[in-house]
Amino acid sequence: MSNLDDFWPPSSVTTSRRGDSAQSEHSRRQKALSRHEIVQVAVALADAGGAVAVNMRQIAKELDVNPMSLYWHVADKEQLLNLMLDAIEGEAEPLPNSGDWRADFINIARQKRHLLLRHPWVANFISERSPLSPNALLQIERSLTVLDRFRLETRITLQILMALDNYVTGSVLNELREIRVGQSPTGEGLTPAKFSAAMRDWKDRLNQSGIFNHVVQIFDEGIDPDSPETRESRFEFGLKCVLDGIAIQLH
Amino acid sequence: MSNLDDFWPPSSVTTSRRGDSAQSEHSRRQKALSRHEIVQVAVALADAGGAVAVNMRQIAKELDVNPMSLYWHVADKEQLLNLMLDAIEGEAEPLPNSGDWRADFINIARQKRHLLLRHPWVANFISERSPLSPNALLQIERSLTVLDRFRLETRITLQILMALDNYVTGSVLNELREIRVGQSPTGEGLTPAKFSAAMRDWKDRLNQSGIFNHVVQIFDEGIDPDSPETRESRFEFGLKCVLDGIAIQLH
DNA sequence: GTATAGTAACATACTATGTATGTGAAGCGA
DNA sequence: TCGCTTCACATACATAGTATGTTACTATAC
Repeated sequence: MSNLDDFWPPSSVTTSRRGDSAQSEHSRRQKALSRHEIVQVAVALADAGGAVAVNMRQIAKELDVNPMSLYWHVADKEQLLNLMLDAIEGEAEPLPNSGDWRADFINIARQKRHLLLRHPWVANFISERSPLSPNALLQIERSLTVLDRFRLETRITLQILMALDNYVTGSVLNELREIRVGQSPTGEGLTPAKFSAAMRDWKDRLNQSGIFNHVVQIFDEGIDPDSPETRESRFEFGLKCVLDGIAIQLH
Repeated sequence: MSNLDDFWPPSSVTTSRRGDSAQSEHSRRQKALSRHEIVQVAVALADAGGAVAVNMRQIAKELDVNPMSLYWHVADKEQLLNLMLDAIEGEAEPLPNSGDWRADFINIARQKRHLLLRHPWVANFISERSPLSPNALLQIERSLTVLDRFRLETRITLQILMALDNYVTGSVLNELREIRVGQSPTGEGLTPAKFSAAMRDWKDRLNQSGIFNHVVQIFDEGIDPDSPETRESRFEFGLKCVLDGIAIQLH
């Protein structure tokens, strides 16, 4: 799962200085690897190739290092994944609080959405990893301050924050799924033409069953739920609902 | 990803009749395996041991069959996972529509929550699998009928449905994470005593940093966000918010 | 019956992955 | 120089998924 100590720096901090200075070519290794460097490469790989691209051999190759060398800086893959998640949480800029809770929440929500869309692989990991990394706590702290002036019970504050956060997480997960399914190679390369043919076929089957009237109607209206504009407006719509509901709680 | 044909029955449907009748003991195999049987075992394994427990060798052992025999009934693991997801979607009972949209949505939301809590491994898979399996479509159909009498634009109807569904998904994912992290072996066995010690340690570190005032306060209040009652009431709170927001959209 | 074709299970083996384990070299303080 | 620490390397194992080829039942045709 995740150990709270995962996020402490390794025993010795090495100043990284590899790659540039040519040295005795095959004797040993160039110079010092560093945990930070490893995490960066891992995140880059994940961004480019998804969760499956994150494997020790690939990371090592990227750094021109023996796979097992990574294990000096990182306990195991679990810890590396935790560090990756913390690293991207740190990307969020610290937008100041405006005093307008609704505007602040909207900013926080959009920022989180973009973060997740930028790093789709996160979806594969969040479900089993502790959300208590340093940078994640920083985000929580930030959200907590938004509701400061309402002086609510802590329990209520948390419920509100999590209602919002849960909506955002669920929405983006859904979006990511749509994006992936949309561009999916589906086993063997599936051209757009083939895809819509498959869709038509699928629809026909539903039609015949007779119990999918509403679903078939949606197919018929030709709504494309996967275009970026559609996805964004859907996100904003749901966000509005959640915030309206929260507003009621705040009187 | 997922092929629409994944959900069609295999070429030949065998009437399963294995296990009971003793037969020539090691000659060949007892009798017919079936896709349905495989999916059932896979789901059972996943329920018991999580996503990692779902592997072809384990499933085969459970069925007392050679691992490769499974591939006669199932194209690959991808397809098996799709079938598993569809199978559990089929568990939902078809609660009739009451005419009260809010009550119906609450039922749908709670039912989905319980479904996901019962099959926590789903969280590992939803993010990259098509939501268009037969039983999933049945659920969508069911939700669509709830809003029938409002005669909304299809686009709006979908936005409402997805706002709700996204909240539910995000909430349960979060719950599942809490549950897992709570009972996590955390590498080596972590006793409750050890855990709270680690928590205290963690809190102290935050305290010293000075920038986590709100978070520290929560720790100090000793709120346990992981007890089942807390989780349930949190879910209901957020659900209320979302529904209140939707109510505004429906006038 | 016997031949033939389809159906279903088996056995072997290849590949990718995480990582345990042991070795060895560079740097540095004594 | 000695020896400790730091870090990289090489070998090797276990566990995945699954490609490939084979073998045995079974039902039909002759």
